Amino acid sequence: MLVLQAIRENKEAISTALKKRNLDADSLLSQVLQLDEKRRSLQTAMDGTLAQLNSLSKEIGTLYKTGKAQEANLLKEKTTRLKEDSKSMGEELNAVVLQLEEVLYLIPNVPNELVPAGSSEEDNEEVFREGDVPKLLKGALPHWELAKKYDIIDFELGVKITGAGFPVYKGKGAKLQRALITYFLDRNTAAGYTEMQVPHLVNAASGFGTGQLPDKEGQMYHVTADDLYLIPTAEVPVTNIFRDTILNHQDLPVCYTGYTPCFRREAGSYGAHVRGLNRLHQFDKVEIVRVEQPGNSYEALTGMVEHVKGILRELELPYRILRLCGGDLGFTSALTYDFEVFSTAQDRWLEISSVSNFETFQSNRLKLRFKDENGKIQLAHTLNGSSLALPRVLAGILENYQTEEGIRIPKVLVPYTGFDLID
RNA sequence: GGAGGAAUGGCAGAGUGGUCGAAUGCGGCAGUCUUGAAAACUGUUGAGGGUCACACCUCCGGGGGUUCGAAUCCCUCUUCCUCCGCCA
Repeated sequence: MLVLQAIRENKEAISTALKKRNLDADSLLSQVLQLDEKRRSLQTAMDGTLAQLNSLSKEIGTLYKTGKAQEANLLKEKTTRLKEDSKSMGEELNAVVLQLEEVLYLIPNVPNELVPAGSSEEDNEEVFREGDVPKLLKGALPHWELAKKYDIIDFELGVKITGAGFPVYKGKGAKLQRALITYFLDRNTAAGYTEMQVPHLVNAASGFGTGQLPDKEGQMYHVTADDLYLIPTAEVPVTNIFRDTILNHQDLPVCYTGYTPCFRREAGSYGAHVRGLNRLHQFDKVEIVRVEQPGNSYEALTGMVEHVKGILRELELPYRILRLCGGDLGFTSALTYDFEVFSTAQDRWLEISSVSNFETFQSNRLKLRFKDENGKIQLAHTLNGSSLALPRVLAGILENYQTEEGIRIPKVLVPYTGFDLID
């Protein structure tokens, strides 16, 4: 949620920046300002009435104490009208506050100046590329074929148990999956991130805190009996650790990492691009989350990008980094770098990480603040990134490391798997 | 699941109808003293709205009610604790 004060002060600049998202937000922003003005005038009027009421009450108290009950009773009559007024003003005020909030929810984050204009993923800007694309044998297979050939992932079994998009990992496949999780967590904690284990279900307040609600309501599994949501990413529970929190500037930056399964309904997805591990309803991911002082957040973003690079380098996977264009940028993000691994057998890029700076968009909603060096309270910046998402990394490894003998395991993972070949 | 008890500022903890945004202690911050630190002493120290700044308004787990007036009384929800039951 955008900061109201910022809209008041920079409406034009915000509107211009939002055009990069192909969004004409002028009327929304104007609505915000109108509702805000209405809110303030109602608030002022109600406050005045309440002030009168308060001082009358005090007078009545004093009169009773000094035995002037009759005078007190006279004053009491005056309060009736004021009470009615303040009540109706309060109701009107609440309605306006709700309306204001609803409009604010509709406005996405303001893109950073580095964000290129554009409408789709075609317009994303490649900013980095590294790693050699391996020469595969003739007849190299996509990962879903490899999974079957070596009996390490069973998609049909998942269909039987749950439905499409819930694969069963078997034997060395399961072990490799677990090895990756541990390896990622080890790399992240070595870089200073504290490992956290968090709930996999969250309440609605948490969903609103990080911005999944109301924007992506339909994309989350909702347990209606208890009004809880299955998390689509660890970002939600980890970032919400800091909901309604005021940190000290010495506490910053906060760097957390966590492994969780992620659940996404992916309503509306279909077709060849969702085959195998490419798109799942349940998948594993290791996430990194940072809370930063505003002045440091972009440096932190760069640090996170470098960190993920280091991991992919160790895994010896060919990858590229894209700076997302306005049209592809997530609702809550100000600047996002996507990492894509090249899947040689599918001859396409697969997104494996997304690293974003949300600036104050989440913290405003979360009420995540910190006390700066001067004792002033201000909103912190939040960032997060995948480090890394499992299925497509797994797909990349299976496809790029296939040989005649079987699938080789990246050297760095062998200590974790205990084997160096899937055959 | 059953029976009781509780929820107050960063923490502990007082406050059972008005002068309470809230005693006191700890912690934090600033200062005095000291070569420096500690100790001691002095001052200061919740959040939000509003204002140029004041004034003023709201908040004592959430919501509702009684009352001229609620941290305090009533209803309700949530959470936590104790005991019993069940259980990975």
